Amino acid sequence: MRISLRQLEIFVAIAKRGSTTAAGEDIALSQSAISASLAELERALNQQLFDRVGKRLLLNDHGRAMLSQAMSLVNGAESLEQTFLDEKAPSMLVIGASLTIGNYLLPRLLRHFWQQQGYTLGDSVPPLQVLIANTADIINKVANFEVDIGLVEGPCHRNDIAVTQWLEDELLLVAAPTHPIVLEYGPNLVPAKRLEKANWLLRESGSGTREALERALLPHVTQLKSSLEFNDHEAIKQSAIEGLGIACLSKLVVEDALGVGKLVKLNTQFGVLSRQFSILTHRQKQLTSGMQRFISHATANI
DNA sequence: CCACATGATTTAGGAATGAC
DNA sequence: GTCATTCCTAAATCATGTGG
Repeated sequence: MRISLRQLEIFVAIAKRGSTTAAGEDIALSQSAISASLAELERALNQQLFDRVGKRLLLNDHGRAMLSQAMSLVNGAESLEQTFLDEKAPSMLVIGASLTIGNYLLPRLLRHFWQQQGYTLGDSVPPLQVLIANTADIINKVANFEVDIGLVEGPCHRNDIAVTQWLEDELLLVAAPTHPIVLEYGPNLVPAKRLEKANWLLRESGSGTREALERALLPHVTQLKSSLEFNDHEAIKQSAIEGLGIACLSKLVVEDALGVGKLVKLNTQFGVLSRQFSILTHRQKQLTSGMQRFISHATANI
């Protein structure tokens, strides 16, 4: 074999950070050592992996083709190392979750998971890191091996990621009881034309909730007028409660506010808006026993 | 255009290691 | 102990971007 894992590790670091200097900071090597290692790897492969454009290193076709496999090999080596280095302490599971799931579903899921495994809650649970971001970001983190498992609320069409269909989530259109649409229509069906005139409180693009809403409504409603856009649905929910507009949020997010009458559900001709939650793993990632336990618990217990 | 900053590459050489 | 090899650093050099 002419290439080493160390060279692949350095190659991945350069690809991720975009420069030899930054890669050197990441893996505690001098910039020069990074440069030499990359040169040696390219020499061994007889191919350039980056285009040199000015002072910049830009991943080229060969580099892109190699990156995913290199990340997989480096990740596999790291988990193998972890197994032997730290046999007694379980390795840290990293879960990436989109906002609705991370805030409203994951805490309950983790409680069941740990209780079922016999841990004393709040006292002795195994190490676990949760990263919360929107669906598009979580997909990228799974693809880059930054998280072990992704729990997302939007679709994922990447070939390198395995998608397990998980739960059906219901999306509700809600507004404050004092909102003109509620006063006008109450429990009756709100026509599409009226929805076009209303001001919407929307999530940013890249969010699963936003994508599901657009997919469901845009065939019937020409545009969603929005003056307020948020990257967090708690802010949307509170804004809706304050009467700032109509929101489309997961039932998980608004059921408490609906229960106490702070928000009212709007009925439309579109029927139930639903979307699929999914569990994502990288196809080339080695599934550890911890990952397998978590996934089978998640798929069996909700 | 020029001076400066930044970043990649090259070069010289040190430390660790293994074969003999 | 000596030599070769590998992996690394520090410093010098080269190339390019940027601001005045």
